[in-house]
Amino acid sequence: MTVTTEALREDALREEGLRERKKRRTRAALRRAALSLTVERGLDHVTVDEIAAAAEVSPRTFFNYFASKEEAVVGDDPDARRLLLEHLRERPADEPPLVALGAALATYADEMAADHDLWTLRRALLEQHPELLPRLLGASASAEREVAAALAERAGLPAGHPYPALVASVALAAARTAVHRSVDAGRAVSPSAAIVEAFAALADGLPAPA
Amino acid sequence: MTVTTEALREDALREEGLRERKKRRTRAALRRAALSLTVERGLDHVTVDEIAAAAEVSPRTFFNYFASKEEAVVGDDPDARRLLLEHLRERPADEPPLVALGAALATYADEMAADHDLWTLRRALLEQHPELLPRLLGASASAEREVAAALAERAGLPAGHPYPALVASVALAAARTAVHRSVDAGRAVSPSAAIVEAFAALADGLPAPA
DNA sequence: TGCGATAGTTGCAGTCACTGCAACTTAGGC
DNA sequence: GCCTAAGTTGCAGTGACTGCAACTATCGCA
Repeated sequence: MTVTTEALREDALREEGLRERKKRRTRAALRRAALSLTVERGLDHVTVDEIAAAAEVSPRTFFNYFASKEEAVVGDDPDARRLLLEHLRERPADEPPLVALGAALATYADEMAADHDLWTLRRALLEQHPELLPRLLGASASAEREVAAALAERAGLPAGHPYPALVASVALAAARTAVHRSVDAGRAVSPSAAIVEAFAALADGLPAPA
Repeated sequence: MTVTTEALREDALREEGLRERKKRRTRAALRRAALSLTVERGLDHVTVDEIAAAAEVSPRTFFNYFASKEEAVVGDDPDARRLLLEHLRERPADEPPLVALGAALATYADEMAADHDLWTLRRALLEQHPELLPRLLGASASAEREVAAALAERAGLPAGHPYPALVASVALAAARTAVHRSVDAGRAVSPSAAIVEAFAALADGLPAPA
């Protein structure tokens, strides 16, 4: 989550009307402007007016797209979340939950990294302003809940069962630190590789390393 | 994390000056006012002016104690964090990291629950306004980092090693959902019991439940 | 005990995030 | 081409938050 897919989706949705396309572009422009201005100056030294100006819409319009300034920079993208859930559903049904989720997250991470522009912007954001990391990769409660629900369905467990909730929160936390590690390591460790390693450790019960 | 210890500490620190004591009380009063007003009306329908009035200080003073309105309600308490780290350091050195951390968290949770006033307020907050839960129990990045550092020291690993970071983030996520579960379950499951169970599952590699 | 240094409180003025509303513009369907 | 619905914009208002400077209360020390 916390990653956009505007670019990825542009070509997949040609049959959409002009309206939809415009909205999508405006949203992407706002996000991009918010992101790059924040990289330059830090979140506190960028105003909504400036972001709106850079995206060539009125400040009022900004708030038609994002509920807050922060959301434009570090917010969740519902489309991206949907993508992750699809990956999860595509995994074979007999795979253990943790394995399926790890694989889905790794695939997802690779796809996100392929959206080059945004990926580099986000990367720069983390390098310049690491204090935003928790919010950027932060466990969105609703994402966790959706993943938990998907896991429960997969495993045929009742909706309120504590197990899928535990797996979802723990797994997303692991993915978060894996991405963090990958960013720290520069190009040495790909996000998906870091995720795979982290999930292997998880499945082993997090034994102390040699 | 995310829990105050003002009440617990009052008597432990008699030798503090008048200044310190006053500050501590003002801080507690502000927190308490913020919390109970928010329980009644929701975060958006409470103003800083009202919180300050309830705590009998000027609105300006509120911001000398908390950086934002939100922080007063769902913010982290550095004292509480220190408490958790102490518990962790008190665990025998030969215990595996996950076991030590789980035990420290369970003890800590019990202590927090013993601070009755605040505990019930927080509990009520979660019941009335569940949307605040992620922020209340949300992984504070700095807490995670501190726990990771403590684990690294315990295990004699270099500061940047990915393993302690992974364990810290995963374990805190597990503790978070455990507390969540306990709140959901009413009095049926104590927070520390939920934590113990969650950590057992973690140590087992999160196998699918029967 | 009194006094200077220091920490904490307050009011004030200002900036900016964010909201509801009503007028306007534009795309979509017929 | 025209009606309708969706989207944009400006405006006015509320309230979060900040820096500053004056004021007050505690503390440490002679």
